[in-house]
Formats: sequence, structure tokens, C-alpha cells
Amino acid sequence: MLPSSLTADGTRLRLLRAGLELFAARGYHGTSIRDIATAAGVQSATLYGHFASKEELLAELVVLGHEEHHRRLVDALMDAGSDPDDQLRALVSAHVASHATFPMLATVANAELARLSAAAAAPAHVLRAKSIDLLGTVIGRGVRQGVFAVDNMEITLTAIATMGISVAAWYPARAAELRIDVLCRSFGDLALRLVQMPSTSP
Amino acid sequence: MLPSSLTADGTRLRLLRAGLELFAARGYHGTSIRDIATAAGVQSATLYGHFASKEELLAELVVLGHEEHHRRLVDALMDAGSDPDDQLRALVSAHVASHATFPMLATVANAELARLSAAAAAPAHVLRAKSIDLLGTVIGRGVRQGVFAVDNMEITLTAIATMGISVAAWYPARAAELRIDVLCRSFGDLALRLVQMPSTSP
DNA sequence: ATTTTCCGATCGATCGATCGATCGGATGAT
DNA sequence: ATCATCCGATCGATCGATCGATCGGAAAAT
Repeated sequence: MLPSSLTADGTRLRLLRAGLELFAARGYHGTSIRDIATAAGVQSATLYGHFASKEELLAELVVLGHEEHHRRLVDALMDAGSDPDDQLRALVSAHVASHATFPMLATVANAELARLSAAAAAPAHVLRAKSIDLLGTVIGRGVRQGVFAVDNMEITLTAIATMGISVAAWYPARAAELRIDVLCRSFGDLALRLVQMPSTSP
Repeated sequence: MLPSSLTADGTRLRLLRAGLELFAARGYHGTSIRDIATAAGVQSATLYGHFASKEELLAELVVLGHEEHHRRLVDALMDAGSDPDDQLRALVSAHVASHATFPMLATVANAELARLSAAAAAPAHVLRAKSIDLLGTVIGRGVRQGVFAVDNMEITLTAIATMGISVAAWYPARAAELRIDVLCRSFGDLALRLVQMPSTSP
């Protein structure tokens, strides 16, 4: 449920974890600093010994979530071979697995990103663009090799990215009956369907 | 930008429109009663002459958005013929067009639905299930006719629905360079790719 | 004249944030 | 080894501002 960067102890990390759970459940403006502090077992004033403001706590979670996600994409792509099919499967699997494994972090990083000021949100937008670029590069390479065929690259990228993001919202309720590796394989199949060259009759 | 049910005048509709714009931009908890009233040109107390509470105003927008969306899906399906391809294209086009044409209403109806109590959210969830069922029926019929082939129906339905929902978030910024009918055609293509039977060599 | 609509004032509660005080444990001098 | 000093962390109390909601009465519509 939580990446390793959030599992250690200490007051600061307990505050981050409490903020993560509450922001995911009630949203940024629906959560008070007293809610966060109480869930972390401290007084509200203590929060300001670790974060300059409520927004800074959110910003840290958002950036942390985007970093974790992007790192997993890069790792997966590095482990994949040179086959475009394998590379696309690796990217989509990492994308979906990240959202299924850390749904709260993914929800906060995506949905509550809009509550940040432009300056605080900038690092997350950079990571977002890099992740999308990763996917675009893999698909573009497949197109040049003649194994993929895409009508509208931008819309296809958005569609694949969005499919995975939504997993964070519904997978937690289905976790008992749907294994993550099965989920990742299914979404890999869907992504391949979206980009594969229609097989012409030989 | 607004469905006909929100374009008339009168204080009540001005409040609904103001709430829609502000909820879409800042979220439910990020918008105050005074924000809404000021944007509608009245005092905050006036709002309570038309709505029992802030939540009831949101609930009305959420239900209204879901009704508008579902009605468009049904209309589109009724106008389509009996060909599964055409039916799927009609459904996806209506789905995408609805989110591209009324992005604020779609955003509020989807994102802020989570801020409603279970009772207030129930009607929206019913409409949601009916819309998904519509899509599932069309695809299931295509599968029985042998023109569609789906590995995991539930995941495929979620993927198609989600692709369209995300349009509300990014299309407004691209409206100048991307016509809605082109957008709908592209998403229709993608949806067909997701469900079409892989062509076997004849 | 009656009814509907709206407003100004105001309610108690809670918001994000700040304050000085307090505590235990490390540091340095003797 | 002892004691004085310091410091980061946390506390309780409180700040001004704003929150959602309510009231009686003015204004407008019928």
C-alpha cells in the first residue's frame, strides 16, 4: 500500500502517511491540519515543525508519488528487451501496477495535483511529461519498425495513460478477486490492441 | 459549454451555473457558499431560499450531469442501426462528445461525486450503472455475433469509459485545434480496436 | 394584500497558522 | 564524572479569518 519512501517511522513520515490517507479519502480541502495531526498522534502545531504549510505537505506527497511512478516506468523499460511489444507491455504493466499497488498515493498525486499552486505543481508536471514521452518513444519506435500503426498519437497516448490511472480508483475494491499480475496482463493486452498494426491477410 | 437545462435565467439557475464553474475549478470543499453567491450576484443567504444546503446544490449538479450524459447515450444508440460496429461508435461518440462539450459538468459529476453522502450519490450511481450496462450490452451482442472478441469484459468496459471521461480534463485546452467530431471519430476507432475480433488470415 | 424572493446581520464552529513554554537528550566545560 | 548549556521537537493556547447556516424584515412580484 505504501512505497518504501513512506514506510519508515518518525513524526514527519507519520504526518505524511496521515495526510496521504486523509487527502485520498476526503480531498485536500476536505482535510484539516487537525485531522492530519490527530491521525499522526501529535498536536496540530507540531505539523509546522516539519512542513511550512498544509500545501507544502501536499506538494511533497504529489512529487513523491510522481517520482515513485516515473522511476518504476524507467526501471521496467530498462528491464524489457528491444522488442516494441515487450517494451509497451513493460511500460503499461509498470504503470498499472503502480496505480494498483499504491492507489492512495496515485489518487492524491493525480486528483489533488490541481489544488497546488503552479509553482508547487511544476515538478510533478515535468515528471508527467517525461513519463508520457517514454510511452510515446516506445510506440513511435514500434511505428517506425512497422509493427505498430497509430492514427492519432496524442490521443492514443492519453487513452493508454488514462486507462491505467483509473485503476487507482476501482482496483482496491477488487483486489481480493483480481490479482495485480492478471490486471497488468489484461491492460497490456488492451494497450497492444490500441497500437498494433491491423494484420493484413497474407 | 452548458446543456439546455442550465441555460435559462433566474436566480436558481444562476446559482447552479456559478456552483458548476467554481466546483469544477476549485472543487467542492474549495468553494464557499459566499463564492457561489457572489458569482451569481446575490447574497449568501439567498442560496438557502433555493437549496437546503451546499451539498444539495452539488447533488443537483451531479444528478443533472449524469442524466444529461445518460440521455445522450440512449439517444445515440437509438439513432444507430443494428450493426455492432455502428452501435459502439455511436455510444463512444456520444460519451466523448458529452465530456468534450460539457467539460465542467462532466468534471463535477465525476470528481465531486465522492463528496456526496451515500444517499445523495445513489441516483448518480444508478445512472452510471445503466450507462455501463448499455455499453456492455452492445459489446456483448457483438461478441455473440462473432465480430467482437473480448478477453476481460469488465476491464474493457472500464477502459472505454475511462478514456472518454478523461476528455473533460484535457479537451478544453485543445478545443481550438481539435474538432469534437474528429475527437469522437478517433475515440471510436480506439474503442473498436479494443473489442474487434483479431482478423484471422482467410 | 398576499406570497415569494432577497438582503443585512449574525450565529457557533472551525479553518490555517503562530506564539511562548516545556521537555528530554546531546554537547561542552570543568 | 558532574554540571551547565543548548537545541530540536512538541505542546497548549490562541490568533484573525472564514466556514455553513439561520433569522427577521425589506423589497418585489402576483
